[in-house]
Amino acid sequence: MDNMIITLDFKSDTPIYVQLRNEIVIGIGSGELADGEKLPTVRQMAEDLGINAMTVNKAYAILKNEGFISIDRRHGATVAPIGNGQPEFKEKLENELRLVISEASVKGIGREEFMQMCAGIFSSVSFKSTSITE
Amino acid sequence: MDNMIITLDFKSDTPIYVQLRNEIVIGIGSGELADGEKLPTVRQMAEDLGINAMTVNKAYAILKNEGFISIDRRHGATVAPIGNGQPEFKEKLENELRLVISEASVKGIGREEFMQMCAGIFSSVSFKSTSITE
Amino acid sequence: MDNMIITLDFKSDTPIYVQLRNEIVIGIGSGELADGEKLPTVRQMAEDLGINAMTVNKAYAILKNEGFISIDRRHGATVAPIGNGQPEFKEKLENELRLVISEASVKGIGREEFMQMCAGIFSSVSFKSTSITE
Amino acid sequence: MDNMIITLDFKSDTPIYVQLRNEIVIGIGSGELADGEKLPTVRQMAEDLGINAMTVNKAYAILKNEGFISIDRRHGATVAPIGNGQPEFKEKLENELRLVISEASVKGIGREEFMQMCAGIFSSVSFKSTSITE
DNA sequence: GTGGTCTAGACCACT
DNA sequence: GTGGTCTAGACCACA
Repeated sequence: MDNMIITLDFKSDTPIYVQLRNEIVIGIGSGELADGEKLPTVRQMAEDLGINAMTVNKAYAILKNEGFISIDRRHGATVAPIGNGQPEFKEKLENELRLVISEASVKGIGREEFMQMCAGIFSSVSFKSTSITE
Repeated sequence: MDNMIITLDFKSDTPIYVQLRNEIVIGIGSGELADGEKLPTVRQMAEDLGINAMTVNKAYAILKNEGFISIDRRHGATVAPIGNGQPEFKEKLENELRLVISEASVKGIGREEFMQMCAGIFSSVSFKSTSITE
Repeated sequence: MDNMIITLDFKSDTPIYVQLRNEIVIGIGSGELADGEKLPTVRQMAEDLGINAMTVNKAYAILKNEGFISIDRRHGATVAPIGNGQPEFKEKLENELRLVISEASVKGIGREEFMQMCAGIFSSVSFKSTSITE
Repeated sequence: MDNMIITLDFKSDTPIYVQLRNEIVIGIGSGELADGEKLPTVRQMAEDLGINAMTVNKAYAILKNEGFISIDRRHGATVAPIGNGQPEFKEKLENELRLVISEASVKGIGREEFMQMCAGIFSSVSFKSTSITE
């Protein structure tokens, strides 16, 4: 965790707490943050990023709600184990993909190139569900 | 275009103009809206959907800015031809994909399943960059 | 809605936003707040109750997340239609009931008396699921 | 008591001492813990559950305050005899029930289904006030 | 020392 | 004019 880098764009339209949430999800997905690993405390993270503690709080609360992390009254926030593809999540994912694929197609990125990009991302890092830890 | 269906969810968190922008992008990507085809006027679209003209205006402006449509004072809004994968777009796309793939992985959807979902979407519709006109 | 009374206990241990959430749930369940009815704006509610707008905001956000209300960007918060007994909710409900029934039993309130109390509450107001509106 | 099982969820939102208090109340209500039976010492309980003694202490103090157990400096904590439905308790119970019933109604669980759930819970265990000793 | 709650007040995005 | 975001700073509950 120590070497995890979180980048925020304060000029972006996407709220800071969403950006933070996304960065942490990527961190978990890419294996930088392992199961059970401890996240920085709310205040620590806030100080490191130069933002308000409530903003971090909100990001953590969402991640908890989505099942990505669990917040333990004693040990703070820790990364939760991987879930199993719930149907409702798959539906949401498919909608996201349909949009992304549309954008790519219109911009001239065809099926093969798209697939290669995905493959590249999968290869670049050790994604959790590929290397079964539990 | 006449038979194109645009669905808006007024209860959704995503702003109406973003939803509209997304639906049009999907429409273009899936071939429902062909190159050079004319989009309804701002007022017409607003009336059809029961939303404010300003909202449609905003969606069109974004689409134009992103290069998906071109707006001509004489002919109104028309669908722009397919672009060629600009590097800046690819970078944006890769960031989007990295997040989506992370979410999927952590939720237990591995590489193979993910690839199959993509393939399924590509097969379901005839995307522009694969079959130019339809 | 105009005559709906919300009582908060500032000395209570239960957070204000939870109290507010509970009062609104009761309001909906008892039929005081009908389907589609509009709730006061965040600021209005905050002013009426003498609390901060963010506190009301949090209560509304939870109610939205639980499916009790829906927040429309145009018309503010409105009461959502009744759901259908999802299994996960039933499980939560059963746990709650098991505790409440235990407390009652130990305090000398037996099965019959307990059932009568429930019946009394059901009779006192027109609960939504008994009088099918939709 | 020896075979009584207490389950705590450290990831839950409800404080540990409340969870512990609830589990003991259910234990008493269901007859697993009989009148006059001795509860483990604070330290013993704390060690068994792997929690802090202060936390157990707090739970016991609340149970005593609510009249569920009595604490004797010589004999430790023992289960108190069944109370008789005090009016103040009934009022508290009725408030709890009103909320639970509201939630159920709005979620589509009507009067009959609710009553059946209650009956099911009453049948599943021998509650104290119905069969005094077990 | 941890997260959770609450406040007052400011600014922004959306319609 | 609506809800949403963000801040700084205070206080509390939990373990």
